Amino acid sequence: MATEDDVLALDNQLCFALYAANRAVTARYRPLLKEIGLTYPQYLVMLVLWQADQDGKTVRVSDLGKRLRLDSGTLTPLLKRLADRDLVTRQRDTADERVVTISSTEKGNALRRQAREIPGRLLCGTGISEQRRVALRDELRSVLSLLETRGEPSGR
Amino acid sequence: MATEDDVLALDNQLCFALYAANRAVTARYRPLLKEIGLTYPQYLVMLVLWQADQDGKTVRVSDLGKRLRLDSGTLTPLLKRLADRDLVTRQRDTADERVVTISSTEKGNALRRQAREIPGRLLCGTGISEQRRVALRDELRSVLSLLETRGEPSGR
DNA sequence: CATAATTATATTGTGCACAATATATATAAC
DNA sequence: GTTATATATATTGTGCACAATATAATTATG
Repeated sequence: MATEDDVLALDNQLCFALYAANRAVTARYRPLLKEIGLTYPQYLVMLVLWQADQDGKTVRVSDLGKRLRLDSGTLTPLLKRLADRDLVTRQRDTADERVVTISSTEKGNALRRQAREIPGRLLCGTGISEQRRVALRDELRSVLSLLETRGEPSGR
Repeated sequence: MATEDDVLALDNQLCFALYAANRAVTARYRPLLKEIGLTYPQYLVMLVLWQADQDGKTVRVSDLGKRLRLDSGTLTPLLKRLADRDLVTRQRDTADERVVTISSTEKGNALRRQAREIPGRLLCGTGISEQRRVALRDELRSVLSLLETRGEPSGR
């Protein structure tokens, strides 16, 4: 028998499914990333830096922010921790002193080879097919795009 | 031209799509929840408590942990903040003194009526249909279930 | 019933997220 | 060129997440 408050039932909500699935995936990453000494957000930053290194592009803090949807309050301390471990360099631009350019070091690039094993190992043994993974990823990307382009939630 | 490191391309990864979509959804919740003075994790806790209240069930800290996949390190301070604001009560069980039972107060229940408006407002204006929302939710629930039942990531 | 093992919650410490604000530099308007 | 505005990063403070450990109470074992 449906009650008036079914709209508030936890299991009916997209948001909780998303929240729980996201944490389950990052929890699954955690032991794999620990092998190369990275947290999950640090791993995402290194993915961007590795790709930029490959493409011969430079990456500013604001580029990381746009790509990962993170602000300086998150990135600045995270990047300092990576710099403390010599995985990245932080260099203030001489032409425009507001800008800080981030690069992966040799040591940071050395992790890339090990990291390549990780995506394949992640869903291994879960019975989630590549087709299903790609379909879910694309649907999430599409939803993200709609959420980001369609302005504020209405109702006011 | 595909490179060797496409497996590490940010946009190819399910995990990043999940991470970004989750944060976009909670960001969309934020202003709505602010109207009733809750953070997103606090809202999830209240959803569980409201549902239990309706069903005449009692909720222990460990029940919240199982349902929301959160541990006491997250829940204890969160529940204290809710208790400080008289939205919940924390009562140590007299029969088994290890147990703490959490209940929504009158004041906490009063928020439920306002909260019922929120799910409907959330995706409003995004062009995401109810059918699509339900399909994505169910796929995420299915993936979560597989991640939680299929043991550790292999590769060792 | 004494002791070991288990269970339930709490505490501490680290690392995100994000709002709000600060600081410094650069560009635009006059 | 001086002032106003915008841009880029940093800082501070709050609230999760989660690992590791602690504490206390319960149950199981001998």
